[in-house]
Amino acid sequence: MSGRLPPLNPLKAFEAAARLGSVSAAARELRVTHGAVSHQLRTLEGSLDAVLFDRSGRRLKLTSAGALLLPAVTQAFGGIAAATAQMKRPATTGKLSITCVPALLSFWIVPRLHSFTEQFPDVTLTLAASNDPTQLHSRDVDVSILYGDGNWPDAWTRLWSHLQLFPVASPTLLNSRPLRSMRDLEDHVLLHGDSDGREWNTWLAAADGADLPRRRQHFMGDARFSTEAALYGQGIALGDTITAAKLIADGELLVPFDLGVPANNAFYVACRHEMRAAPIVRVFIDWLFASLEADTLPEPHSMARTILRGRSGKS
Amino acid sequence: MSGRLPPLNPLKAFEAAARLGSVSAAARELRVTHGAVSHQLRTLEGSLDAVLFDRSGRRLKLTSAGALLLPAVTQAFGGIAAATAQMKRPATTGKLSITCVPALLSFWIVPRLHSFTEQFPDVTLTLAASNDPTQLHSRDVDVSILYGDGNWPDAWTRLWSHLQLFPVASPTLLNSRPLRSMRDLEDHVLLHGDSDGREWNTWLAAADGADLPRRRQHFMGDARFSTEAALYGQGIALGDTITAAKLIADGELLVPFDLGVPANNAFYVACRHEMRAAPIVRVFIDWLFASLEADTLPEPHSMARTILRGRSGKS
DNA sequence: CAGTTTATGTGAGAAAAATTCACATAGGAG
DNA sequence: CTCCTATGTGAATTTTTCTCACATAAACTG
Repeated sequence: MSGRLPPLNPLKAFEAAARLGSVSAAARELRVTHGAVSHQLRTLEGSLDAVLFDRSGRRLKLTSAGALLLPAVTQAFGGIAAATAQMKRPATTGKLSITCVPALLSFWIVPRLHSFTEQFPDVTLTLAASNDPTQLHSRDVDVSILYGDGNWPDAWTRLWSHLQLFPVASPTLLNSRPLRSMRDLEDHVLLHGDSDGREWNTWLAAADGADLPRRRQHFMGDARFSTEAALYGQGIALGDTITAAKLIADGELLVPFDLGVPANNAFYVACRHEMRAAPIVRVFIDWLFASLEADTLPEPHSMARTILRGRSGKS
Repeated sequence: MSGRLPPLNPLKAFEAAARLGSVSAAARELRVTHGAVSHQLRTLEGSLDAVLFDRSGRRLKLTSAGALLLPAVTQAFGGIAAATAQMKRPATTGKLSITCVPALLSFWIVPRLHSFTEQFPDVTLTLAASNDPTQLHSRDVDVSILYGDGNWPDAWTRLWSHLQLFPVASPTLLNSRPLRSMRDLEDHVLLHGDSDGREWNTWLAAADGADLPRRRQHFMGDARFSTEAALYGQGIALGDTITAAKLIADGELLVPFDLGVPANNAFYVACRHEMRAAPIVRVFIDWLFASLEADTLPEPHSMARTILRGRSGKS
């Protein structure tokens, strides 16, 4: 601070008295006696060696010197008040706009939303199913959860979770059409969650089924739809350790093979740099990581247990 | 003040400590002990219920909350310091940068500069001969005195003086080559102060000499040079009631004709809006108007007296 | 006009905030 | 390891802020 500041507390009394044009009104606002305000004004005038008020009537009128000072003081105190109010604003109040890869939104976040709502009842979420990274930079989006390689420029990004891929199917389908070998897979419809079949290829390659004839297959657009189709018994989809975990735990999907492969991509949390410091954004992100941490995958039934063995074999 | 302010004196310690990254450096700057600063920071943190510094090393590092607060405080105190410094700065000290139409600068302001200097010995003037209105908006220019129609947008402008135009010549020239009629004017060189001869045309039209043959004439670039050429006996220039007044009063220029015409343009004082409130600018402008007011045109010799009669006839 | 209400001013004393002082702990450099 | 220099902290001291009671004066009312 290159210059010397006048006494700041008397400056507070000055601002109130000048704004209200009255010592007693300023005293009421500041919750002190009028004598305190009067003393402070005198102190300030002495410090600045300037007469700030014309006191020829019952009301205070600013002198030209006082009029010179008031706008700067008004703005200064306004800025400080605003900054401290911003600091005090609960991080647990307000609106948050989130985009999230569709499968994660449907099968992970939506089922856990009650946990967030209970902890932060005053936060309103606006959720949009999207894996489009360009939306990261939209002013209408506060946080994005994306599935990809994590390379999104000019944004704050943090890895949320890796995942393993493996075939999943509904109990109903597997009852009517057993699936015990790679050969049996040939008789089923393969449900793709990506657009080029790359993830199924990865799994099949690891399972020595790379040259399995692709009799029937559908490309469902995204993993949410491929998973939903599997739930409806339309075929075999590739589930993963995150989005399919609850469905597997609940017995809605079964895991017929003892093999999971790491996905090339992962889930990341991302937001614009300037949003990272926003308390409400941090609250959500912290909740997301905490939920993942606390998310103890329940003991799945026997088929799902084989996944865990496959994973430990790879590490 | 709609919000409640944090304690302002502790905020002063916060700003210094954050800026310097050190309790003891802040103490030195504020001229208190380090203990005082430490106590103040604790007081502020308690008041705001926020940790403002990371103290894991010997140096202070701002937390995110502290980083949120600092810019607002820096700006606030900066504004207050600037306003109080402005209040304390005498209006009669400092530097002033002025542009002025060349003839007025040479023949009016420069001869009167001692008057300004005597009254305001601590004001340093930087003078530039220019009638370019675009310089009005330059940050390097505080005040401009312009000759024109007064229509300069986005600036504060005030009419300073109208003027009358009439031919002037040196006594030496008139001795060797008398000038008693419009016919005699034909044998002289006409000296133009403008670029298109418009002002001579105006005078000649009023003197019924519009069709006078233009045997010899020079365009001098501006009225200062045309007036100087007249002083050197190079020809007949158009003088005016302001810039030529002193030269006429001193007998350096004579007024051979009993006719003056109002100029289409006038002299104006102008400056940027934000400069208008600057005390030092007001000091100069006030001096300018006061000098014009106090400028009693001395009783000119007989030829110059005819101008006055011509003027009263037109009003 | 007189009386009443309400405004700001002021000195002395009380209360709160700011500061010093002395001791303490700890980080960092050589 | 020692030494230097950093911040922390409680108690005492100093300074600032505030209250209280009295004062003067402007403005209002009947």
